[in-house]
Amino acid sequence: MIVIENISKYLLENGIKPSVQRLKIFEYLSNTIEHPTVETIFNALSEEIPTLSKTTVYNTLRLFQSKGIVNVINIEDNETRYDADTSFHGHFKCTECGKVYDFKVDISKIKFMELENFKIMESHYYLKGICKYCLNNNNL
Amino acid sequence: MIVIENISKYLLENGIKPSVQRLKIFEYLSNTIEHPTVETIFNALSEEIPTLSKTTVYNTLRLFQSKGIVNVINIEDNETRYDADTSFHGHFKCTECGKVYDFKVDISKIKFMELENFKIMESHYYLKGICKYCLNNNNL
DNA sequence: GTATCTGCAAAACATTTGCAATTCT
DNA sequence: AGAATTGCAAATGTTTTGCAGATAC
Repeated sequence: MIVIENISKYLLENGIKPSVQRLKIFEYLSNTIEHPTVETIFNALSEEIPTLSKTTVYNTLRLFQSKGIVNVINIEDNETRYDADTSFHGHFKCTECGKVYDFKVDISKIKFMELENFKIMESHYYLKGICKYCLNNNNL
Repeated sequence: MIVIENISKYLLENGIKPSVQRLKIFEYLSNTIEHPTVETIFNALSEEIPTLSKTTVYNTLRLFQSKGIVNVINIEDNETRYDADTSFHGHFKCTECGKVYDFKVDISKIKFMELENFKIMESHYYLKGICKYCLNNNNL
């Protein structure tokens, strides 16, 4: 979930021509807290854009990724999720309800002793467990 | 890379009957620093066990995972890697040479403000970038 | 009118499943 | 013999690719 006032302008600033499909896909991604999969994005938009194809969703997300305006989330090996918030933060996946939550990570506290002279370009921190709502509801 | 003196005993202690395939797969996984994929494990062992099938590698790794003696590494969405070192540590993937390096992470320094009352069961920290050897060799 | 973008269909992969053959005790 | 394990072949699911038609400038 991030707030972008003018998505068309934002895409152009990042070297992307704003087609209807690209606008809608980015809009959906920036307005959700769900870290959706291709499937979820496709299902959510196909009513609004009945001709939309999954190929376009795949192509568009790959384009967004190459331009650095979306991040790929690989918590689970069988589902690739996407996030329009490219600032560094952690992701917690609840194994009960499947929801993915964001959380802040103070990266300055982390030391990388073995990685001296390595060029770090991407950073991902993933947790798995059970969220407090599932813990309450199911008395797990 | 971890040192297990008696792999057969180690498997039994974790509720796994030590067949030849299971022993060899775990031995390979515990002796390497490469965080191999199913493909890599299969190729490395098929000379020694000519009848080995990928299905067995898949089944065995799933079994090891369910018993908690291997961890799955999902840095990249198109390659699932495996690690017999289940202690918490970070993984750095070099996007040039493809190698995955381990590094220590002092998890006590990380605070999870938004995750109060969440039950954390797994923790993964992944970095991507360019390792010092590729930086030196290619003057990137 | 030419470039680009979209989306269908097919291809390419990775992983799982059903089941028969094999192995182990 | 009986139970568990292995491995082939087929099925499933996800992502990519080739290409023709549609759209935009």
